[in-house]
Amino acid sequence: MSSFAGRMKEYPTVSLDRFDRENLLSRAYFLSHCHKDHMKGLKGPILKRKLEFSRTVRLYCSFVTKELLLSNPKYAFWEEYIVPLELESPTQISLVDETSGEKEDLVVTLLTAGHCPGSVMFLFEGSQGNVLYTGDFRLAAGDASRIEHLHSGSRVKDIQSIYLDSTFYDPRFYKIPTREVCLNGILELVGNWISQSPYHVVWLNCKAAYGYEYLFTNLGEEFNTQIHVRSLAMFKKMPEILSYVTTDRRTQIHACRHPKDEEFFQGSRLPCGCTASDGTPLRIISIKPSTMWFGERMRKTNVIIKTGASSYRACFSFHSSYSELKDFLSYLRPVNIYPSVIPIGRTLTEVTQIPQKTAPPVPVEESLPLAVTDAQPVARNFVDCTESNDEEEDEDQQEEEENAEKGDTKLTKEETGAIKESERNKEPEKKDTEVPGSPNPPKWEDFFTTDTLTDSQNSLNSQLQSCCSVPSPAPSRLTGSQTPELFSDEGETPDNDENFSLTLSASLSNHSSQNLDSCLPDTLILQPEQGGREQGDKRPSTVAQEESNDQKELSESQVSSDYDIPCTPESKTPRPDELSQLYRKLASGEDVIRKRD
DNA sequence: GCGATCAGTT
DNA sequence: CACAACTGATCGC
Repeated sequence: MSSFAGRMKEYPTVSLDRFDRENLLSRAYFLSHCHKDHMKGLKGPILKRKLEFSRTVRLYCSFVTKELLLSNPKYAFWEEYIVPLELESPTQISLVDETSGEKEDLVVTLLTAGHCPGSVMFLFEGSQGNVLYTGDFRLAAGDASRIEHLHSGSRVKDIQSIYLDSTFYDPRFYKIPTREVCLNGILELVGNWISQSPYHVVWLNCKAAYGYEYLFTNLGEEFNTQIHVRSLAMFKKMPEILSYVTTDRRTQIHACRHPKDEEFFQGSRLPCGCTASDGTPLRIISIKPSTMWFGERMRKTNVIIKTGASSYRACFSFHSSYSELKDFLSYLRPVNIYPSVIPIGRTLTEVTQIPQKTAPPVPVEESLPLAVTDAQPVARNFVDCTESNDEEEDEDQQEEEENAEKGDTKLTKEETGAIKESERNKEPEKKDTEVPGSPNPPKWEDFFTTDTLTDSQNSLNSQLQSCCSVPSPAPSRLTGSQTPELFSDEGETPDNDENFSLTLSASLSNHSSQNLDSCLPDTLILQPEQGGREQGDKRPSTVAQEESNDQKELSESQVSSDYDIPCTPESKTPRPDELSQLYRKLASGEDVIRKRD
């Protein structure tokens, strides 16, 4: 959850994702996406009053964010003060002090953030340098090199500061399977279930938040159906989402919510109460999208885990993993990094010291960003910008900066040179001709790249087009589930099927390298493990069964990183892959026993 | 009565 | 397991 206080050091007269307290004085507002923790104060009466008296104060966001925001009546008063901006279109904004007339110009560019529909990062360019505010984001390794406006000609722009979504800025969250891999695991699971009979239905236990829409559109496309949701109002101008969701309960895929939906599910009912009209009990499985992370050197990464007779967890993340963040930062190499989220179980001080103290030793070319530009070598500063320091920010920030500089693992000049070389080698390829999104076939990530609305258009149709395609079409599994008479509204209690089992593997392939710099497109890996190294895992199944004893060890390893293992290595017999890891560590003189946090 | 905040839950 | 929102208790205006 964001604890960003709302303002950036470089441009303190604007506020982002916070609209209360000191932010009430700001000359312009920016909303990165429509999640509540980024909208604090946004419906405040004081702010409303201020707008009514102001001629220049506006809220800048993407077109999709504007739609989502205004679909909630509580924010309707913003309508005349919102200036939606296109993605990738630098826009000059005048920041005016309405009492003194003092003025400052700032150029802002919206960049896709991949977090939820309409989510963007803001790139600010002005007298105080280039500053990137990421909001919440999930970009894959290598994505930064494909963002045109982070470059100037063939080189990366100098970035003074990044205000970073540091949700997973912790080596515990080293790796999170890519969206494609997670999506395909879910498609697999859903397909295998609903193809069995029209009475086999799936309940997607999603949180009440934007961000699952691409799941709905991909499922809808793949299975030629619609997903039952509570309301369509927010999507009324987004036909590409709208066409895959419905309030009609007669569908096999549900993402509906009810205050007591878990209880419903235990009672073998969907949250919407839907049952088959002919009295045949529905066979329901629940799939709960949740974040799963993996250690740096972990090979096996099941994206679906069975948690009960008819319950599954499916890997799903709104935020970049540690390695994705590292890739992002080491590519942009900002002078300052301001974490905007304190990862669970950590303090701010810990976060600012993670690169120095907590990060596992990594090869030089993978090392953390060094804020060094060719012109001026500068020590990287990992500094606080969060709420708690709002009032006494200067002193505290100084302290943090000093701490950061004192970091005992601060890289030497020689090391920085090495990094610079390796970074140069991965300069963005053919940037001049490569405009994000255009020459390539539509990728489903484009779903988040949603702003291309022209003034005359009244719908967001075009923005969402080419956004909802399935990355790699699999054979369609039509189920005849569209028969309207099949379902009725009367409540019943069907039995759950316990005999269902999957046969495919959704794990990352063994051949997938650990090289996170690779820009190769993710292959869709839904195959059995090829000659796996892990003796204990002979089954080709996608699904790790949490309850099953012989699988227990495996599933535990999936939700904690190998840097978080509480016991010493010799307390149990290591598996062959663990052994080889240990040998590697020993050979490199690395500590093999890690202290627990 | 409304809204903000916090702790707990999902 | 760690997203983000909802719920309910409490407090203040």
